[in-house]
Amino acid sequence: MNRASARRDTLTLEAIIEAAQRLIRRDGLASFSMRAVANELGVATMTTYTHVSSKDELIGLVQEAVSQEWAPIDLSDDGWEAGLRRFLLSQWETYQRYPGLAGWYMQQPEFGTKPESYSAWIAFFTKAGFNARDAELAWSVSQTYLMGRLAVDARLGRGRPTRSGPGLRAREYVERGVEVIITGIRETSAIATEGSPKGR
Amino acid sequence: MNRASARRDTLTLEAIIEAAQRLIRRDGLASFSMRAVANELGVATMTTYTHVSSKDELIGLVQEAVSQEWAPIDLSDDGWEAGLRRFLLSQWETYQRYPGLAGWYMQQPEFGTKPESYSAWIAFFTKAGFNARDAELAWSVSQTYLMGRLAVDARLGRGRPTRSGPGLRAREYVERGVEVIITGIRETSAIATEGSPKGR
DNA sequence: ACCTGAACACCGTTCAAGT
DNA sequence: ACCTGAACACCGTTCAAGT
Repeated sequence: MNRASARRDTLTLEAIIEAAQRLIRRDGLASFSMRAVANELGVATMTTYTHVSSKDELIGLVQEAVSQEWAPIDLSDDGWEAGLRRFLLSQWETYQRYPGLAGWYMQQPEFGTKPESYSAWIAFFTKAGFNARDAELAWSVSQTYLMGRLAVDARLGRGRPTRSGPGLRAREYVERGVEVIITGIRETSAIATEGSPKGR
Repeated sequence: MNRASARRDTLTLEAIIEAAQRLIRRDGLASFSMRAVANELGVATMTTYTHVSSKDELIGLVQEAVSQEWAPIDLSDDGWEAGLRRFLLSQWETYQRYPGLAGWYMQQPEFGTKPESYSAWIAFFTKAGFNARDAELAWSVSQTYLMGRLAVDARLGRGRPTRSGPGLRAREYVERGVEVIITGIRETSAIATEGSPKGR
């Protein structure tokens, strides 16, 4: 509530999340530990547990914070393909900076069930003329591919930065992969456009 | 070398791999430990290290053993789409039985670099009329999607068997997803068929 | 309510010692 | 060469105790 003070005095949940975020960005999720966060904050290990109930909960909070770094879903006048492409590449770029986070998140029970993002995606595709079934499939396939790609990308560059240009070749892979996904979605969905009722 | 005896007497690498395989199939990779393998074999924990140099190496050997459970790549006369579909679903079914294994493997440095499987896939797509660039992309995208899907599938049913029919809904997801991938590959690749030089 | 150190129940793996 | 128990360096987390 009060603006000033209470910064290096009292430990806050925000400070813990920020420290965790910084550590994952720097060293990757593989070497992330509760002891490391506490150490980063100059506090006893168990002190973090006053604000957070488990390691997984903390990583989940980091995931939520990170999820606000990428561009929001927007269906501009350049069509759903462009909007989806923009979103996926932005999401990829963000997760790239947190090695292992995407791989962790896709294995969590909450993955793909968060009502906010789920309904936002369904709305996005519905607005673009997809029916409910195709909208869900489009969302599922593109998210699964992207997170899978990120998990594969994280296999290199764990520990030290990637050699010879950070992820230039990786970026190419995603871009082409995303094109395959978008094309596949377009050609397998019945999209109600101003043109023909069925794609192709 | 000698046929009989040497079964419950001497510990063999094969027995260790089989025990590990059994444990991962039953409990998933998340709860898999070297102590659990040793316990399963009725042997001291460190005894396993006589035949294997690390936990990751052992999981890698399990992965190799498991990789021979699915149908081999075959380009029958029903086209690359049918061949790819058959292979991916067979691979999915196999990995489904080893929760967490696909998610682990896709994060390993070796993933996608094994010369045998890599060249077999390139040969598969080249034979179907793909150029080298499109062949590699097709292989990369389909493998990334499938492993990603398996990682997502593993998020439920960790610990105990899945409720209400094992993976019926999951199976639907992969089938539709694979269709999107195959269609995307077809429509973005320049395939030299007896018909037109460019797909669509 | 917030913070702490000691301790518990696990890990993978090293090491010195046995056969 | 094969097998072993003790020990080391880590984990996440519980607990009793402090403020």
